[in-house]
Amino acid sequence: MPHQADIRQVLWQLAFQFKVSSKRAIRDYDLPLNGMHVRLLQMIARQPACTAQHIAAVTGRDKGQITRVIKELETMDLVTRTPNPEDRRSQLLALSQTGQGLMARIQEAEDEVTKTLLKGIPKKEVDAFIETGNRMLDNLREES
Amino acid sequence: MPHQADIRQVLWQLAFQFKVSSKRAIRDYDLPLNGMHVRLLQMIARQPACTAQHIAAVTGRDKGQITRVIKELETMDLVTRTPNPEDRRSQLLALSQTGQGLMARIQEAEDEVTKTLLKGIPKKEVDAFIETGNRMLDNLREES
DNA sequence: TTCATTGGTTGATATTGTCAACCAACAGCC
DNA sequence: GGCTGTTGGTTGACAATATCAACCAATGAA
Repeated sequence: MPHQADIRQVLWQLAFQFKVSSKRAIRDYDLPLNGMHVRLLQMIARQPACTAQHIAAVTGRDKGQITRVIKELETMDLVTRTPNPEDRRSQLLALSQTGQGLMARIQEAEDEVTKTLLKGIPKKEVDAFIETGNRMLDNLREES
Repeated sequence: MPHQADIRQVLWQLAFQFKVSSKRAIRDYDLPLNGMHVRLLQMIARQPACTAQHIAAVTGRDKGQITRVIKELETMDLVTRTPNPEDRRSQLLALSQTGQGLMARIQEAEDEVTKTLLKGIPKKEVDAFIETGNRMLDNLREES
């Protein structure tokens, strides 16, 4: 596969290939989850007092979609919902016992992908990449 | 929105935000197309003797999906299929007259997004970003 | 000539994304 | 206290995208 000169191609391809790799990793670990499940679990694991609203804001996804995925995670007993003392409209999300165990294995799988992704690329270069990427994100978000 | 330190987050977000922006641009230009349509049109425009196989290989998408989108593009009279003299199984894809006209407008829309994306980022940095991105892609593809 | 491979098509189904209506709780305001 | 606009979340309907497998005809190599 030749190298792409076009920033668009690079972006599309990176996201796509990365998704494919992650998906495969998840499946290799025999986890009964799809991509969205994984992403939300990660966010919930990271954020202490996580609400659906927070997830929607950070990911930019539709809140309806968020609601549905969370519901699935709940019926799978991976996350728990407790009423938010600060605001009776919302609920705080957290990983259940099972969820935490699963999360550890997900991390493993994803770390492996990340390791593959970054193989042979000096840390300095990776940092620069992330920095530039963040600036692009700022540009895109500003516009809206 | 705070800057992400995690390469995964950056990748996801970039791809997502970029997609959102492109979609909006397409719609602002009143083009009756969805994302896949646009991507395939671009590929066909770029590749002189383009076949479905070629598109599937480059994008990594399922060939069934490719077939379907092409069929739609054909019924919209945007692309033409002519038998491939080299191989009677396959067909060469090309933009129709209408397709070419549309393509010009798509380019405009997408160029605008790219411009927004890269605003204020020195060319040198963009080049480095692309280069690093390509290396990551090589890493991911090698693995499979 | 066989036979495995390749380019493409089709069907079925899962996943992800989008849009809009809706409800209850909130927050500011008079 | 009552309004009113906003916010967190839910739901329905539907479009777009992805995945998997079976299948066919042409190809190419043995």
